[in-house]
Amino acid sequence: MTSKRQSVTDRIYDALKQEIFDFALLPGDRFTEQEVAQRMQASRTPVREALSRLQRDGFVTVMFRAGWQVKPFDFEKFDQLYELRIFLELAAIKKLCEQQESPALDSLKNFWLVPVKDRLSHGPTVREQDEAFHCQLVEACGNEEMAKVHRNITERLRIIRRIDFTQAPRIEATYKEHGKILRAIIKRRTLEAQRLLQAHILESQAEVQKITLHMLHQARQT
Amino acid sequence: MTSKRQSVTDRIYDALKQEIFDFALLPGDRFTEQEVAQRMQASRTPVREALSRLQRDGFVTVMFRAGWQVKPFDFEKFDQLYELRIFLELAAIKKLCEQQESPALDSLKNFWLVPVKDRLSHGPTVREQDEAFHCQLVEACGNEEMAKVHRNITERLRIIRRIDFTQAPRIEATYKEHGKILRAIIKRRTLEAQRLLQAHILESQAEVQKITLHMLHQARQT
DNA sequence: TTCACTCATCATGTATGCAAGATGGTATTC
DNA sequence: GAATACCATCTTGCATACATGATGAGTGAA
Repeated sequence: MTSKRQSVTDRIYDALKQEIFDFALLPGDRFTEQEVAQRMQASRTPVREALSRLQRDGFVTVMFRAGWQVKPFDFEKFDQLYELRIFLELAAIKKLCEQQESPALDSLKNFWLVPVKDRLSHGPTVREQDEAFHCQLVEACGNEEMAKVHRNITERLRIIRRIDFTQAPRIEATYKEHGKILRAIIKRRTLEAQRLLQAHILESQAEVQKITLHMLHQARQT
Repeated sequence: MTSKRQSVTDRIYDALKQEIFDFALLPGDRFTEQEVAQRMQASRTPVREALSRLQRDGFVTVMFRAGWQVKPFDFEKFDQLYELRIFLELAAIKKLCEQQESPALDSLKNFWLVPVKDRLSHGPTVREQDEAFHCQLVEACGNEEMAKVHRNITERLRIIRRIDFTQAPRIEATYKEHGKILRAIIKRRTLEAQRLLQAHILESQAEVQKITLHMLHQARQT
């Protein structure tokens, strides 16, 4: 129903973002508006607008009269985003635990607090659901502005977080940790929930860093 | 030096934002791209781009083929922004207190930790400096992404925060409170600094709410 | 061989033209 | 008199044309 209102700009914006997520456009790649316009079967105007949004979102940069570039990997920036993400989610948990009721948590419970046999095992799907878990946690606390900032951070981290969830142990751990966090929130144990969540994110971050460094090391050797 | 690179779009973006801050464009006001283009002596293209940025920043909204509107006051949103701002600044203080050194704090000390006779008294100037205080606090902790989010929030709250700082007692209080916060940070008393800062912001928020409600009440009576 | 300069080419930034749809006023009907 | 339908006008969304400055290949001199 909302799709009717999708403009050409929106379509191109989504498509480009997806290409970046899918590594069809690699970090550091350079391209022109004309190229994108041809590929997307549109004129430069909506392409420019879409690129402008993506720039504001932190995915691409424009070089004055010299083309566009997919933002190169910047590990310091990723660390900052992880840190900010942790702050936001800790704040969200604090708010959640202070609330009397939080019906918004129900869908989370229904997905994550399930017996082992009902759990998913497909890596990419679990990554998607992991993202949803953290986003919904922030959304549930009722501060839409917080949720918006958090969503942007989540998207910007998606590129490297996909490296996680490639191995079964991490998937299993994710289920276990999410379960623990939810139960702590339900029991209104703020500090415990915060501690668990911080550990959960840091662990995932460490995993990603490890693999990323490995990839970098390999790349340098070639 | 950086001004050379200011495009027409940038100029219009800044000008429009300033007009919104100055209430030359009032919340709820509707206008067209053509109007702005004429006023700014430019074509619709850069106007559109500037408006698009302002929309993303949360200052205006576009109505499909029906003109633009300065975002009307939304007090619930302001509360959310205040809350988010507090979270960010508390996190910044935590980081600052954990750091060994923080030379970035020096300019803050030089401005706020001064004898009474050296203090400014001009309301608008102090408001500007108050904004700078909080922004620099976040910048000093070294997370640029955090600082960026915080800056956007600060700008969006500027419209209502200008109501504050109209009375001498609030200016005096601001000096006193900022001084206390800085001293607590210098002594690495994290919790005390956080408590002071939260109280400081909540007080300012309460003041703004009081005056705003008063204004609304008056507006309804006319 | 290497460095510097020139100029054609190309990419973005800006202006303008055109189309689809929203709006508001007027006329018509009940 | 009220409500509805229709039409002129207006506004944004998209396409295209033009201007300005960046880039890099090629040439000439040291």
